[in-house]
Amino acid sequence: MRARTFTESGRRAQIVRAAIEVIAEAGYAKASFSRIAKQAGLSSTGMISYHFAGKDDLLAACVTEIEEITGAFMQPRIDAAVGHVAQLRAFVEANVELVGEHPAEIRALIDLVKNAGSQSAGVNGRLALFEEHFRTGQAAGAFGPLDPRTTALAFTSGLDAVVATAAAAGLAPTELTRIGRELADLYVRATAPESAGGSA
Amino acid sequence: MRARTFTESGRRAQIVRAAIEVIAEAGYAKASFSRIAKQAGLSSTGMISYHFAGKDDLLAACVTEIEEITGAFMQPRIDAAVGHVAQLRAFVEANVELVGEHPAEIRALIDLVKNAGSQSAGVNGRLALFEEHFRTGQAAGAFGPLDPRTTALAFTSGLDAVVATAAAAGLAPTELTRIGRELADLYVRATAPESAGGSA
Amino acid sequence: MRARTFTESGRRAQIVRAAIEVIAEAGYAKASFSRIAKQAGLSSTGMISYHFAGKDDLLAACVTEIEEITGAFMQPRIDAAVGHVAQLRAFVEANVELVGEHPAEIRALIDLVKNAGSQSAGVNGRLALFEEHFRTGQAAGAFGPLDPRTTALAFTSGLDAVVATAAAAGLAPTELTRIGRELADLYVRATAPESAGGSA
Amino acid sequence: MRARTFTESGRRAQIVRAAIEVIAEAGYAKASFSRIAKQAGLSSTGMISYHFAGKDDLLAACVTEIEEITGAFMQPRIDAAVGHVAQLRAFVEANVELVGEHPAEIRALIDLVKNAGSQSAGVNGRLALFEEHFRTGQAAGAFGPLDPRTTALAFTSGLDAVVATAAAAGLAPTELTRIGRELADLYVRATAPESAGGSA
DNA sequence: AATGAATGAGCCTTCATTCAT
DNA sequence: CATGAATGAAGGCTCATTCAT
Repeated sequence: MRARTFTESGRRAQIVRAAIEVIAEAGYAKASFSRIAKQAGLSSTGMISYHFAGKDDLLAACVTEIEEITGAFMQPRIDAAVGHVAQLRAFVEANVELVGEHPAEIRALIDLVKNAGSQSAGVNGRLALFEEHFRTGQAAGAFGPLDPRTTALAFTSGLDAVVATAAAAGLAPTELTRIGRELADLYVRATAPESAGGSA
Repeated sequence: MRARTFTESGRRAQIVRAAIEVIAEAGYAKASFSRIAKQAGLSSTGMISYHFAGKDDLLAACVTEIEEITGAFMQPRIDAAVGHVAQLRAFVEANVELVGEHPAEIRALIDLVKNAGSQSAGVNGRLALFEEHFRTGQAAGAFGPLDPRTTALAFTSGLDAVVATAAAAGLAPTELTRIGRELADLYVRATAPESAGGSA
Repeated sequence: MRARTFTESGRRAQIVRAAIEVIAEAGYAKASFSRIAKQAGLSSTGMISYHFAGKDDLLAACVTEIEEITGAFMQPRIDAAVGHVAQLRAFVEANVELVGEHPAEIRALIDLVKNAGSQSAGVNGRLALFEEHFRTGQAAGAFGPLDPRTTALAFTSGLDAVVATAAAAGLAPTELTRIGRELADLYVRATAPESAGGSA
Repeated sequence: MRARTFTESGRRAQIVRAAIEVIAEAGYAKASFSRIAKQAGLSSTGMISYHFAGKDDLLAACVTEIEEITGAFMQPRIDAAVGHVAQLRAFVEANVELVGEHPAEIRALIDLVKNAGSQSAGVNGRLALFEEHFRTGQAAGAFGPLDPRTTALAFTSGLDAVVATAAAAGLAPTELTRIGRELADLYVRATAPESAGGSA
């Protein structure tokens, strides 16, 4: 007797799970239906086509699923931070610490974004969110004379790279915390108002 | 004993060139032997297998070829810069301006790195070079209290993303120069020694 | 013991109807169980397999259903005609006019006959009926020195082609009437006794 | 040591041959690449894709090949006939006799026309040719008051049906000749000018 | 050196059918 | 009666690689 039916049909969720695992372990390029079916314990790939409209549909479901998981971890931490600078730091640190909680999902997400990124609303959303954050923060005097678009692009990609490397390395939580802090420091310094040290 | 020149024999070079064009135009995923053969004006893919040990070999040759081209553009500019900070700035600015000179090669290289990056000596070399640059610069007092490894990772990836976006957008040279300066500013600010503004 | 009415149980009839619509609109080749199920508003193809022994069974039921419909239109007109020649004319004209009444059914039937024709009792029945009609008519002096079998074959197929083309073209009733008369004229002329006009 | 290379690459012709055989024996619907590959003695379907752009391409090549063969048989006989009526008769008789010479090709062609007919230039060409023949013949007084379009449609389809049935039955040449004459008689009678018997 | 045919595995998708619920 | 998940085979097609010539 099974109890899981609240989000998906059960099988759907199971297939998404298997796809995420395959992408995390073998990479996007190797994530074929047959490999995913094997991972899910299915006897044929037909089952996947039965539950998903196509490969794009399955991959989109993976992205959605992972973003739900990561959002649940990160959003509270970001919301708890007050001010533009603190929120930037919270985002970065939460993202790196997340690796300790969901390494496979993170690795899969980054691979998904790399290979099908431009179509994803979530990905472009994050970029736009960063850009907007820098723009409003700049107006509020929290950030210095940076170019919001360029900074957003460089920071999100840099963050992804750090996270991906950390995920691949399987670092200990304490090390993740340290790296997250280092990266946040770096970003905060880069975006600080010019009179950081004060004129006085 | 083969007479191949220090770069490539004629056929090899022709195939590498075609491969780069295909990757730049259609993306890594679509870069099959048959597509590359067609681009090169070859009637069969057998020719490619004959000249290269396998797909990895061809792709590695592409990376090498591109790195030679980009190196010829960037190296003089980096060498002309004096001091750790100036060299960091020179690297970033040269890399972004490079997009105006070799957009196809840049797009191809970034796609190659994304998909086969971890195996490439050149890629890891650049990362190690950055890390070492930060380490020695830090010892020399040119850089602040940053984590060399994390910073190297974040900066190279951030730079790649900016470059890739610029390459895809087909920006004008003046705009490239501006973006390169912005990004260099950002990185210089991020890595500046703590007493940047000074108490005095 | 099942209570199925002399035509079909409700569900069976609904499925047959949907199948006919799909074949008429998309053609025999595209008439898969899933397409038919969708057309019928059923959520699964299992329902079709439950009600029919197999695809052949369903298609046979379609043929039967259509023949019942067309028979209801044509039979009275044929019966109203007196004499072999008049009946041949009535059959042809009624068949062409039928296109105006049941275009979808006609299109479906012709596609079914094309693709599964040789197995159908109804189709072979019509052929045998024509052949017998020519044989008896010939004995009665109504028809000339024709080969009953060859003539039956050529005429039924020719009629089908004209009907199929008319159905695909969506002709107006008056045009259908004209074409039916033309074809009937042709067939009557072809089968007329030799001394038809005969002076001698 | 092989000698055939004048038309196709050899393999191409072999594959076309195998496809025609499969269609003739098993029907259009069963003519899958794997079945054709097996018939051709090929180890994989990939070979077919290597020589043909797709299934449509292969089938078109089959039609072309068959039309070349049948044309070589029929054209001289049609050209030898003088006058509209004689040419109509020659076409019909040659077409039926052709069954004795190339039964498989005929069966395959009819199946191909049935299933992909509307795209074929040759098929529509024959229909247009018949229609034009009736139109000019009518103007020349060779044919009676028929509708060229309807007659062309009915006759070509009727002819196909007779031919297909004859091909399936494997009739003896003498029987084919008789049937061809019967059908030609039928068509000639059907299209004769009204005053056929004449006043005299 | 170079060719082009051949290979065999793999891709995603659709199919008719079955079966536990 | 009805559902919908599951199956396994087959579909056309592309791929990197091999090999005789």
